Amino acid sequence: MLTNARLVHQPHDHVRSLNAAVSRAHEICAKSNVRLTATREAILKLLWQSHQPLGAYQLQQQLSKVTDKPVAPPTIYRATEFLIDLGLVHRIPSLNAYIGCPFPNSEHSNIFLICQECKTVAEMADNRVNSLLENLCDMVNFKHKSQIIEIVGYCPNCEPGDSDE
Amino acid sequence: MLTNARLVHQPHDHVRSLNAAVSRAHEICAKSNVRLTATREAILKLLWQSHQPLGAYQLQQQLSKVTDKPVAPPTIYRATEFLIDLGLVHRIPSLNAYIGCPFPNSEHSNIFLICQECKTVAEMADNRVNSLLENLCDMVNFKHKSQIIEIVGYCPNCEPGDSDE
DNA sequence: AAACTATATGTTATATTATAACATAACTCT
DNA sequence: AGAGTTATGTTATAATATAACATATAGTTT
Repeated sequence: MLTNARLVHQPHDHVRSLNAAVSRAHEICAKSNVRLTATREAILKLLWQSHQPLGAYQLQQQLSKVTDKPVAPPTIYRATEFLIDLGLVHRIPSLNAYIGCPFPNSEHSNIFLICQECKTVAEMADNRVNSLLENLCDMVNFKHKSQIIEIVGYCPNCEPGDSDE
Repeated sequence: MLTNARLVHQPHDHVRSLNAAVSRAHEICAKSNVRLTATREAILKLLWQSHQPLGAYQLQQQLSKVTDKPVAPPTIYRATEFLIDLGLVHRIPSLNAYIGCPFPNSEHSNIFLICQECKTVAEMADNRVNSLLENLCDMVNFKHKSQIIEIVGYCPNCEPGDSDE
């Protein structure tokens, strides 16, 4: 099992690993012969710095603040699409929002733990889940191409009923 | 394992089981002391008759046609929310669309098989998936409340590359 | 049955999320 | 430098979803 759950749910130093991660992102892009441009990198950083998923218009605001220039929605949607295609970012459909992928090279189970209290999202990967789902698909003769698993509940820091339910 | 995959992916008689299903829906509502009103029933029927998920505005159009009256979006969103709360309908977040639940009483794995070619959606339930995900959540101390699993690929009737990819 | 209460629907307006279409700019390769 | 490709800027608009308030209907009590 692979997860960033402990990282997400515990205090830690965000900045330290960010540069290394960005370097790796550049490598990944180089391998695919695509460019991690300034806009794309900025958005990737914003997402990696936030454990809460960010919506397109939140990203728009934040990017605009960072660059001190107006930013239009297509800029955001293009960049996120690019980053998603590379596996550097995920979109959480039920939230209409994006998060940075903590382990972009690994096999993807795309399991997301969404805390309904504090809105943080952690990611997990687990081969048993993948093979079980593959098997189920085989049984009904469905060709499995991709998957996303959203689990909603409470992270270790939050208790059911802390505020809403 | 529980699935409607064969049903969804093979020709069959839609109308025959519809009335029985609606009766069961009424029973379920009675148990919860809530009302399956005309609007709600109409939308439930529309969803049960379609193996393709329907968006809110598709439902709006279809309901308007059925009732021969104008229908506004809130009508749809209210009814779908009601039906979802009862477990009679699911929302597929990545599609912004709704489908009728084929086995509303059973335990829910909320596994959806989405064919990217013909857009049909089948549902599966499997206890092993549920317990595996529960276990993973326990390991990272996350309180599992609900889940949804979207699997995208090709149903038995469609081949990769039939049109787009 | 009338009055009361809770639930459901109608209606209007608007918020939020996402994309189309076309113009301009920036990189890449020769 | 020039041609071709890739990326961005810009404007407009499409698609999805909700807020707020008015009206109506169903169910309950007197």
